Formats: sequence, C-alpha cells, structure tokens
Amino acid sequence: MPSMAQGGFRNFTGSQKPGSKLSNENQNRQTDFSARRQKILQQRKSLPIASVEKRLVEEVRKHDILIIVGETGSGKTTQIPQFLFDAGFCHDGKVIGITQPRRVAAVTVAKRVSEECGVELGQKVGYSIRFDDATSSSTRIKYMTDGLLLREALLDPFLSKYCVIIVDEAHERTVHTDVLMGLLKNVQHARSNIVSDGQRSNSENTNVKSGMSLEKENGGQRGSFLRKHNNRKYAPLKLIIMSASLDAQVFSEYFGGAKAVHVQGRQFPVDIFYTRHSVADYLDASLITIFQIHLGEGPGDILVFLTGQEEIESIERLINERLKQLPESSQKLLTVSIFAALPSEQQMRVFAPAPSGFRKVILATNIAETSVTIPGIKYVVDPGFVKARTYDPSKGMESLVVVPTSKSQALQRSGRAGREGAGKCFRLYPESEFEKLEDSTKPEIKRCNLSNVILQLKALGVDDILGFDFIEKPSREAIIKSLEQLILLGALTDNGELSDPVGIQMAQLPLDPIYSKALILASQFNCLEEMLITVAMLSVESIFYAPRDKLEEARTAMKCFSSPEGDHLTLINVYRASNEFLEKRSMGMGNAKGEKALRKWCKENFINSRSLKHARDIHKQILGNVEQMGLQIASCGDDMLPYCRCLAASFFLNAAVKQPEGTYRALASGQVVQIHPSSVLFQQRPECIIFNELVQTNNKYIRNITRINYLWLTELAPQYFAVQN
DNA sequence: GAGCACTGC
Repeated sequence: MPSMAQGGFRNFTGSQKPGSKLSNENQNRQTDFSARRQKILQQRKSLPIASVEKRLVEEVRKHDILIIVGETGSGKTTQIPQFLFDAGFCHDGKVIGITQPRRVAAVTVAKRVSEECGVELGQKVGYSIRFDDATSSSTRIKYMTDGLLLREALLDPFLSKYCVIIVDEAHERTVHTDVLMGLLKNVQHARSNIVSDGQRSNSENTNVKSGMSLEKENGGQRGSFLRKHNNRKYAPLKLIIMSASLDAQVFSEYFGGAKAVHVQGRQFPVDIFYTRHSVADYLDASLITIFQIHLGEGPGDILVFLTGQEEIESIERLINERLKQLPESSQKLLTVSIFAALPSEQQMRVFAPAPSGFRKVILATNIAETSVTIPGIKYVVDPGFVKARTYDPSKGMESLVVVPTSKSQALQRSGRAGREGAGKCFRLYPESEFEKLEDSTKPEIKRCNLSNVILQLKALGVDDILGFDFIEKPSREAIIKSLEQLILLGALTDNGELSDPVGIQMAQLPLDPIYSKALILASQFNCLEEMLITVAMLSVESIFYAPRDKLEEARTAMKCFSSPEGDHLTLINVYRASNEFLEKRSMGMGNAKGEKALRKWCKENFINSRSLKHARDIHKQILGNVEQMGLQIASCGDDMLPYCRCLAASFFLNAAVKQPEGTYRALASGQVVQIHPSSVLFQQRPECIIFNELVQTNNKYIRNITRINYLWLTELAPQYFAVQN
C-alpha cells in the first residue's frame, strides 16, 4: 500500500491557499511537497502505459467499446482514468467510473490516484464502497466495487451520471462483473439510441419506482428501457473492459468483435519448473521443495499456495520439526501464514521483513493470489490445487471441494515471483498435466445460487431471464430453480413478474432474498427489531471463534449467550450483549475507543470481532432500508413465540424433522442431514426445526437452527405444505 | 461430536 506513509500530505494540500504567508515549517513542507510531486510525475512517466497515452485516448474516442489487455504492473488502473479526464471526457460534469471486484482495491487505488493528481481524496478523485463513501459532487474519477455500481443501476437505470465506465479485472468473472457487463451492454445500446426533447437534466436520477416497474410489453429488454425513458436525453456511454490476456478473446466476442488493445506490463521473468512425474502427496512434495529452495537457492522469500487452514497448520508444524534436524547455520527459515479467517493482526505478520539472515516462507491460501500482495517473494511453490465452492441447484446444497487450479490461476500464482525481480516457480506436477488444465476457472455465475441475481435483474426491468445476454449462461435448471424459489417467496408473481410491494421491497434490500422476505414478514409478526439483528448476524461469517487450544474455554463463553430455542436467539443474545457493553463502556468515550473496547470484549467472549463489526454495519444499513420503506419496526419483547413463528414462516423451505436414528429429513428436498456440532441444539435434537445453511463436508450438515412446532408450517405456509402432505 | 477458499451489496 504505497500511500500509507504520505497521509500528512493530503491534509496539507487540502488546506493550502495560494498566496498565503508561509511559516518556515510550511516552506519546508512546500519544498518536500514539490519534491514529492516531481517524484510522482517521474513515476507516472516511467510506467509502460505512459508512452501510449495519446493512442489510448484516440482509441476510446473512436470506439464505444474497447477491451484493454494489460499485464500486471502496466499502471492501467491508475493511469487510464487520468488520461481520459485530461483529454476532456468529463467536460460536461460527467463521471468516469472504474469498478473493482474488491473493496480494498477500490480504496487503495483511489488514494494513489488522488495523490498523483495532488487533490484531496473525495474531491476530484474518490471511491465508493458499501459502508464507506468518499465521493462528493465534484468527484469525476470514481473507483467503486462492481456490486455497488449494480446497486446504483437500480436507482438510475441509465447510469446517467457516467460518461465512461471501466470494468477492471473482468477476467476474474465474479457474479457481479458478469451481470454488470450484460447490463452495461443494454444501457449503452439504449443510451446511444435515445433521441429526445432534452428538457430534463442528465444528472437527475430516475426514481426507484420507475426503475423497478419496467415491464415487458411487446419488445425485448432494450425496448422497455426506451419506452420508459423516451423523453430523456443521454450522452452515449463509453465502455472499457480491462482484462488479463488469456481471456481477452471472450470479451471481444461478447461485445460483437470489439477492438482489443494490448498494454505492456512490467513483470520480471519467472522460470517455471515442473516435476518429472505426478506426485502422490503434494504436501510432502511441497515440504521437500521448500527445503530444496532454502538449502540450494539464493536469497529471497518463498510463497507456498495451499488449500486451507488445516493444510497450512500441518505443514507449518512439519517445517519446524524438520528444521530442528538441520545444522544451526541452515535453520534461519521463518514460517508465517495467511488465510482469510486469520485475525487481521496476525495477517499483518506476513508483511514484516524477515530478520536479517533469515528467509521467510509464507504459507497462504489463494488470498495471496489477488487479494494481498506480499513484497520480497522470489520463489513460488504451487501444488496446483484450490478449494472451491460448488453449488448443486437440485439439492440446494453447497459444498467445498479441493480441485485442480486453472491455467490462468497457475499463471497468476507464478507471476507472484516476478514482482520485484526475476523469480522461479515450482509447479508440483508434470508439464503434461498443465496442458490438461482448464484455461480459466469456471465463472462464479455457473456455480452459485442465482436467486439474488435474478431478483436484481427483474428489478432492473429484465423480464426474460432465460434470454438475458449473459457472457456465459448459467444452466437452464439453475435459472428455473431460482425463479421457482422467488415465486415461493412471493417476490415474483406466477407470471414471473416482480410483485408489488413485496418483490420491489425485497430487491431494495442488500440481502439474500430469503432474509429480505424474513424482514417483510417480521413487520407483520411485530418482531422486526429481532429479525433485523438475526439477518445481520446470519449474513456474516461465523460469529463464534474457537481456537483449537482453548476449545473448552470457548464453549463455556458461548453458553452464556445460548438460548434453548436455538441458534437464532443465541445470535440475538450476542448482539444485544455487545450493545449493552458498548452503552455501558462508551459513556464519554470516543468512537475509536469504543471499538477498541469492543474488540477486547469479543476476545474475552471468543467472538470474532471482524464478523461482529460487519454484522453491526449491516444492521445499521438495513435498519435504514426498512425505515425508508415504512415498515413497522416493533419488538416482541420477552415473548419469543411470535419471533419463532416468524422464523418458521420465513424459512419454511428449510424445515426438517427428526428421524428415529436422530438424523433429520429436510422436508423440501427429502435429503437426510445432520445438525452441525457447533449448533446449540446439537444435543437436544428437537422434533422439528428450521435451518439456514446446508453444507456438504464429511457429512451433510445443517447450521443455524431453531426449534419450531410442525403445525406452524401448515398454518403459515399452506401454499407449500398443503400440497406436500 | 466437526473443522470452513475468496469476494460483494
């Protein structure tokens, strides 16, 4: 993160008035400032992309859609928006939007660019991500997450404030990127076709209602855009898709043979080594390779890609055992690990340089492929596997399985050795195996539950989901399954139209549709206050954190919160306890101090503070959403019956009954499942339950469970259970 | 009596 050390300069530049008298200190700062500006200017000029500025601007002028293929280190993400701004693309007050798949990228790049422009972050250059908006009316270069731009499209279907939209890292093929590209294709087409009286301002937002109610009349989706907005004038929209080289062809074809230009990267050469034969045990092979590098190669840190926490922990033990057998002079090898579930303080350890004379070996999951860049890597060890989530629409079940990487993933991994100098990558499989790998990882949209995507598209006026121009179409079965689910939830009518008001309200909420529905029902059951907490807590990673060595302590801590009714009320107890703690402690305390105290409280209670913080943010956001919708926010107080009935009414699709052996039968799918041992109901095993999650690992486990009365199901979801029985 | 890659609104 290059801009961290320069935080002070931003404030200074922001408050500096030309012509004001400067103190000596300020004059010094001014000198520093100029020196820094000079340095930034030189850095910008030395980027490979700087030499093609004119050509790029010309290509954007000539083509409405441009694919830019840029390798790592080309500077495309930071420079191209500045080129376009300087070339006058924002002259009429329009904005250049750049989307990123990850929040952290949107923030760090925006910071860097605002520094390069010598402006305060949030003025000309800004970013917008969920829970954090650093933009203003003067923002012209706006970095954001792709999911956020999709949300913006719900409020402004023409994305009228943008003159250019750049979709960065398109090759990652996240669900959001894929949906966004389909949508942008429609928006661009519609904007280039509209002729109008020009009476209304371009920046004026279309209101939610009109955006939501675009309906099929006789034409396709593009037709409905036109009809609803035919009295407005929009300037044409320029689209730029930025991608890694292997995948550029796909995008070019998708956009009707769009022009693709290549931008040189600045990557050092990486020598690739393969094994002669397939290895039987890749963990063992990794271990041997690590020591071969350590004992036989020059200085430089080693990055090893593993599939999960368990592998990382076991290989770490093995390395340290084997080190002890080596002569003392060869023992200077330090292991550090990084994976998403690791608390942030521990994650930071991978960035610290190894002590003098030591070599660092970083054991990482694929978090180190794209999400974090670790300096000092010269060697990469790649066993060629990754843990991937798959989704089976017919069973409504997800599972996590270890699968071979794709070719582009292998390239991405080896590239991590060539950031600062020439490097080496050791692939622990034969070259013939590499040739057999898939070119790219299967796009996420083909392996996830589509309910949310479909609800969003419906809200954007796309009626014919099966006919939507996806870059790669999900299976017909997956689409139908999700349509059915949305009809069962009441979001869509039997004709597949967005229902009013339920479907419209559900589409506004940034939640899994089943949770959005639970909120709407809760306002009728007079327990919305409780349900807001519930869905916020269910929307984050696991709240309880139990380190292996303190399992008993963690269990005791969890008991203080647990409710005999189940996990949902247990989660509410945790949330309310954190509220009470904050209210008591933060009397007269600042916000930052309150957060610090809360982190300590979490640690004492074996709660993952990152998850709780996230849940509190979501709670705040959805509370705002339901207030805006005018839903009745009431609490059921000490009487938990209406709340539990509301859970049954909301999650009836996930009801299960106990079988004689103590396993459960899920009523909707007929699958035999087991209660996950982390549930507070693991030992009690009530007769009838609802659950929120079904995951296949060693067994089919259900998680987040509450006891219900079977009769509630036929009473509260008769449309579903009457036919079943 | 289990054990969970990574994102995002």
